[in-house]
Amino acid sequence: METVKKTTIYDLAQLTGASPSTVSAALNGTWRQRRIKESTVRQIQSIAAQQGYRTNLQARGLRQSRSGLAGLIMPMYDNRFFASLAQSFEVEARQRGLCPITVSTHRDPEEEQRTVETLISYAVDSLFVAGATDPDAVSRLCRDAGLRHVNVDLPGSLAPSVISDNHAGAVALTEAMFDARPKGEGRADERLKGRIYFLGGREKDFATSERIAGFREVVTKRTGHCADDQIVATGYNPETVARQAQVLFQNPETAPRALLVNSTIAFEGGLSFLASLPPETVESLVVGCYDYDPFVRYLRFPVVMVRQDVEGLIREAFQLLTSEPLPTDSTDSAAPKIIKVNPALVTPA
Amino acid sequence: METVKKTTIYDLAQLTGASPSTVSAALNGTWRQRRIKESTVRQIQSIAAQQGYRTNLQARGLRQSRSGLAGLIMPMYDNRFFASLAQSFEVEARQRGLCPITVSTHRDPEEEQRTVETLISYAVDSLFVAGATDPDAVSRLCRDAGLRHVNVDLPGSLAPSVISDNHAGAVALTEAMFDARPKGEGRADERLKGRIYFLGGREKDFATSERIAGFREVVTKRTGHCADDQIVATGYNPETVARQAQVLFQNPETAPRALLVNSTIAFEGGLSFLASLPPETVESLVVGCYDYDPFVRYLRFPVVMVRQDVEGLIREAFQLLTSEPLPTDSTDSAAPKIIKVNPALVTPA
DNA sequence: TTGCTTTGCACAATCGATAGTGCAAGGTTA
DNA sequence: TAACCTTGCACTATCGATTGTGCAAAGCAA
Repeated sequence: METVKKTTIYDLAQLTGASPSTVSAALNGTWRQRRIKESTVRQIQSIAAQQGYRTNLQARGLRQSRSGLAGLIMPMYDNRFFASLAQSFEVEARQRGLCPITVSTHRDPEEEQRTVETLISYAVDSLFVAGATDPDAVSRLCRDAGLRHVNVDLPGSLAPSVISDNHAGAVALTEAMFDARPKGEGRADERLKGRIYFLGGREKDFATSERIAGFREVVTKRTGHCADDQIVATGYNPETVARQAQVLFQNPETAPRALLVNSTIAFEGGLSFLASLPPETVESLVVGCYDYDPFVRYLRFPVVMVRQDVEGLIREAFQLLTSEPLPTDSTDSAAPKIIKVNPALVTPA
Repeated sequence: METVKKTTIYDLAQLTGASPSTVSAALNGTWRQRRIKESTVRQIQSIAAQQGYRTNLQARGLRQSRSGLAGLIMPMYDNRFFASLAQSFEVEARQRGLCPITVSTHRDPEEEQRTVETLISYAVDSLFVAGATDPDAVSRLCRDAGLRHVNVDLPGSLAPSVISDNHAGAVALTEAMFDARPKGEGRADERLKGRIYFLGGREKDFATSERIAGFREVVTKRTGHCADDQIVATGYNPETVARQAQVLFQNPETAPRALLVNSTIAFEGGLSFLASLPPETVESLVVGCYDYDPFVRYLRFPVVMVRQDVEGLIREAFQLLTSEPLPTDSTDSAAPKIIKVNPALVTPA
């Protein structure tokens, strides 16, 4: 009673007097190679249109064991980076005639596995794995199913990956922070010696560790040394970060003169603390943020930001997907490709 | 050569010596009503697990003409409101045992139609239509396919809708702006007479028009009058909004003392202009934003914001979906339900 | 032991599309 | 006119699961 009967090729066959296979060919574009008369085709198409016929894609998918779907899994939506990623993914997928579907997994490993299995069961034709908790576990599932996939943002060892060049980004950001001269201050190298900090993230995160390495390099080059306690990377939680910032500023001897905050989420925390500082302290502070948010441009102090090249990531990912062969499940010793995409520096106006 | 053969119930039937139908029942949970011995079931399940069997959901979907998918279409991802919406949608869908898939349509009516048709062809079981350009067109497609759906955020006349109470939100926001007293200023009602403006959005937008109505009501109540030129709603484009803000501030006689900016996107524009004003002007200005962004809390001036209750919207939407009957395609004169969810006011710390 | 019920499962149709194959009618060539 | 080719389509198996139905064997009551 609730099912509305949908027209099928069999209905159309009845209506047009042709056979189902002819109708099918007329509608899916294979009619030329099947030598169906063009006038027949047009007649079928017109009746199909008039009946509001829609191909049942589950049936087609079942027969062809392809679905025309391209899947993207990511940890979450409400984060500018991932949101933009999804956005770009859609555009590119559509351009390739695929139907993009996006699913988020809440950084939950089990959810991740289940989601991938579900997508596989729906026979998605390709899968983009962004920021998975365990990319290689996902790869194994995909490999068993013969599913082409790419890691994005976070590399894996079993499938090709496209990632941001975190090291280069951190180097550029740190350099820019050294070169920023707030309120007529003099040479930064001396001023920032021991007073520039990296705040937020987790050292064991792949991305964070690369960023820290870049930061260290520049700091060492510029000030001769980078102490371990100039790196404060124990998570992204805004409250924790705020507390840590507070601790850093407690000792006037070592109070930060420059602060590189890793990710906008951590930045929110840093910000809530900075807002409590006297304006003059903040004004002489150099602030950097590894991530981008448009509103950050309008804070009461300038912030240098790094914006990941999301479109670049996705484009390269599609590229890899079509160019790289499926990994043979036998001994393929060659490590899969990793492509690095440069992020962009966004300096205050 | 690239297709990895996947195990099917027929393979399992061979391996276990049972028939495909028995295998099917053992694996999909219907074995009790099909009176299959529990020991048989367990044997089948264990072999299935060991073979890494996965149900082919396209086949199941074809047979049952259901897919287990819940679809959400929205204009875009990279907007805090929609991103949160997607996030909440996923959580709720998962809780109901559905696989959530999200697709964005770029505010393109044709893309919208195509996307809906595609989702229908994949036999999604329910569809959430958020901020469609033409909700009723979508509804017609769904109705023809017998597909349950709800409008979210933007109501339609052919399907039940869940929307934010824009009127109430605007009233609350405007009241809060009147009650804010920047820098020891006196009674706001007099001070803001003719000097409070609504900026951004399009009057013909359903949401914007409701917000404007709420704004007008409060302004009229408080200042006795609300002139038409206190409403500047000709779009969301940040550049346009910036230019309009500039025009408003040109005449010192009528320069805004309070500015309600509609949507964070427009707010970006307003902000880029406000940043160019002398600090004292901005400091005596009361600013409101109909939308929420965490970074806005940390600008150089306080901003009252309205945050939509995204989880509430989604919860109510699922509720409606399961409680409301499918519209009968015959004359169902009764207008479909519209549920309003109250947004929350976020006042500066 | 007969007759009836229950248990446990196999058989076969079905969902809607695709694709390999066969074949009659009409044309062409020798 | 015989042999052959082309055109235009119909027939039928198939993808992998679900589900209505049938039926033998086992269990049980009389």
